[in-house]
Amino acid sequence: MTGMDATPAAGTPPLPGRGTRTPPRGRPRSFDREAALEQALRLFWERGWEATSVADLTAAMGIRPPSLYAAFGDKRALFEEVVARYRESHGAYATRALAEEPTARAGIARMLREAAAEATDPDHPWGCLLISSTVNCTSPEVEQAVRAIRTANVRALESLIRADVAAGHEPAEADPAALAQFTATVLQGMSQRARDGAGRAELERVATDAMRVWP
Amino acid sequence: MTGMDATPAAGTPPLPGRGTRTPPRGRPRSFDREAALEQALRLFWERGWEATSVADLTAAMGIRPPSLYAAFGDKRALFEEVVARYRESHGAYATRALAEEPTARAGIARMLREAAAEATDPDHPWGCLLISSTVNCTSPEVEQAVRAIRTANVRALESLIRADVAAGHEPAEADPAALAQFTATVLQGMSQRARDGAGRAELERVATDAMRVWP
DNA sequence: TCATTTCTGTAGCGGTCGCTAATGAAAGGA
DNA sequence: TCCTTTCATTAGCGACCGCTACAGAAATGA
Repeated sequence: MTGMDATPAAGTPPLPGRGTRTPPRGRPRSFDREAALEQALRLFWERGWEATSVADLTAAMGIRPPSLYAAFGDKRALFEEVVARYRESHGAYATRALAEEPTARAGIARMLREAAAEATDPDHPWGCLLISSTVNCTSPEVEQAVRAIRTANVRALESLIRADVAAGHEPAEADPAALAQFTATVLQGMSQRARDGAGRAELERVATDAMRVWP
Repeated sequence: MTGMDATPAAGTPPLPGRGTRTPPRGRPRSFDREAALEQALRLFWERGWEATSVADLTAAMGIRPPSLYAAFGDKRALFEEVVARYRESHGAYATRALAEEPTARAGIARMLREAAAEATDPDHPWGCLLISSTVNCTSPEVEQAVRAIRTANVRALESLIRADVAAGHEPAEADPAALAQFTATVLQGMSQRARDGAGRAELERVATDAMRVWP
């Protein structure tokens, strides 16, 4: 025993609470971080980045500004965490549909159909957070971050369709880029229409109609 | 001559400058109201209602706040005048297309085609002001006013199509409400895609693809 | 029990928001 | 020339923006 075994090395303490069972030091947080994040998600979803103030957020989350900043960093970091949470929860239907269906065409058909239901669900704000929340955004970084997600999604659609064309699951005259762009256009339009009050049945009809474009 | 002929009646002076050739009293306005309105239009188009401040507007219009308020009322009245101007200028292509083409189908095809060009024109902000400028709006009145225009436009599309079905220009199985909703969805999606950087050719392809949905 | 650590609440920072009172400038009418 | 009318400018109003200094409260470790 040299005395250097039991205690951690001076310059590199173990990461707090990461992989260890030791409870964190100091006064514990008195609110549910996940529940607060969900409230922030609802508010950003409904009002968008620009129209949601920190005062609105703290009121909805049931906390005071210093708690918000201690737990989430700042408004922008909170929003980015909200975006990540949205993609893993309310927005996950799209990835699931594309992954689980046997072809790109079937995946996209299901994605559009489920988008109609999701975008008009009365249990949460209408439309898609990734589509509506950063329209007319004063922060170029925030706007660009969410736009990059949309752009990547269009590219992913195109790749999926291209693979199916290459595999012979779609006719050779099918244009992957055009079909991806068309799908994205309909999807983003559906979000807007839902925000304007279009109903689930109407948008499901749009979804099925959109699939008639495929060769 | 009773003395009451040449001079106007006391309680009801002639409306200033309306139909009369008499120049307006007082110091004349030192800026071009139309040019200033056009600058405001560009700014609202690019940034939307929420993200455009009065300071931004006065800077772009080359005037000071009191001049803006004297000439236009307030920010909301200015925006509503901008919306009216937009509908009569950059947005007029849609009404023209629907009015000038012989059928609803031809009118809608032309409207979508021209929308692709208009929404991606490098000479002005991308997308459609009526679609993008009031997304995530803190003022319910402003948001509702522009939404009402969109809703009326969808209804007008539906009426046009219904008339063509009744006249036998479209097959009986054509669903006017569904086709109108689909057209609106594509149009609003095209605006969004243009704001995300989609090009004219891509959106023109979307426009022609969309017409394949018709029976 | 006491020191250390972390969180919470109060209060308020500098900046921007939409908007306007007050004063001077520029036109026509008498 | 002087008065009236209207516009332009300066300056700043109260309210809200995102954010934080500070002090007290609640946990652990010694």
